[in-house]
Amino acid sequence: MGRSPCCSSDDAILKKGPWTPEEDEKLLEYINTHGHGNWKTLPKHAGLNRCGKSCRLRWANYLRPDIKRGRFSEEEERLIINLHSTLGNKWSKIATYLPGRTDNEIKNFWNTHIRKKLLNMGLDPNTHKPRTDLNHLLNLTQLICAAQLGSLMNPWESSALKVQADAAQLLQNLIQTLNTNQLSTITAGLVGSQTSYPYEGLINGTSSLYADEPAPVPQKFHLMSQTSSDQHQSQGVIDNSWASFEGYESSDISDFLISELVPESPETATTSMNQMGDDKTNTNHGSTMSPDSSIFQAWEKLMDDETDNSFWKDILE
DNA sequence: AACGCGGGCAACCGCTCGTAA
DNA sequence: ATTACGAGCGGTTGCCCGCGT
Repeated sequence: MGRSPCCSSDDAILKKGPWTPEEDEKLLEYINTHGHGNWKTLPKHAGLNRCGKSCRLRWANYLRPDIKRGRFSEEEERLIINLHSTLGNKWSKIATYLPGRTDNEIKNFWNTHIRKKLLNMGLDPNTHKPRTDLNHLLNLTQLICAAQLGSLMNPWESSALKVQADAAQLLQNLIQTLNTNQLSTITAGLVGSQTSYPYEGLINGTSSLYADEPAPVPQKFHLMSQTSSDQHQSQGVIDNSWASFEGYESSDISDFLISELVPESPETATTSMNQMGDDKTNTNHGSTMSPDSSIFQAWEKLMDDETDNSFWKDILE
């Protein structure tokens, strides 16, 4: 259905662009006195030459008294990554778990900081899975060529080692993804349907970020209610109903999300990744080893020789 | 000092959703 | 069932500022 833009007919008259302190003051004064009421009629009553939508955004993203300014804490960052892995780009929903932060602010933070961070880790920021797209493979071949060239030209130069490390990271993700089915079968047999540790799916590429089933919820949490529209909307992701956990403050939910979905610290993540590496190695040593795995093993061995654990730490940091 | 470039952020645009008539 | 409208959401744009050359 939709509707025409709210201010289209008055575009020539209504002001756009950055807000002046005077306009801010008028809007604040009006809302403090009368409440915002109807946004469409608000600008007229408040003496502002803006469209109602512009006023609403200004209020919601900047003037609201409960807005928290300043840098995002590590805690907030981790929470955002968690929530994004579950909710996707539902910035407003994510914002409900971060008091004082606006959806716009979180969205900007994601696009400017976290997204790059995940990309640097070789993870697709949309799916939170290791990247395996063609461009990624192209990067891999380029990196391998660069690494070989670098080694030939100057084997001890740090940039050459860095390129090799990047190639190893890409290859590692690829291997993990290729091994996904194998691992899933094995872990399913060992631990049933439960994930053995929180970030496993993210690390090995089996993460069900947009899968049919939501992340497992501890028994102590139970939903107060779930409307039919929620059910329709959620389609397997956690929705606003999370806000209605009985007897738990939002911080409790945050704690749960953090403890359930991510390691407590990058160091833990490093450990997890190493564990995955061990698992994979064990898997490869098993009877299911594919003929191609020797190539991967050779690569991994090469990288083991070239880099130590600090490599993973660097990537994660 | 001047310039170009890239990052960060506020604001806008166009669409969907929910609801009332 | 359809339509119109307000509200809200997510994606995109454009400006500002800091940094490197």
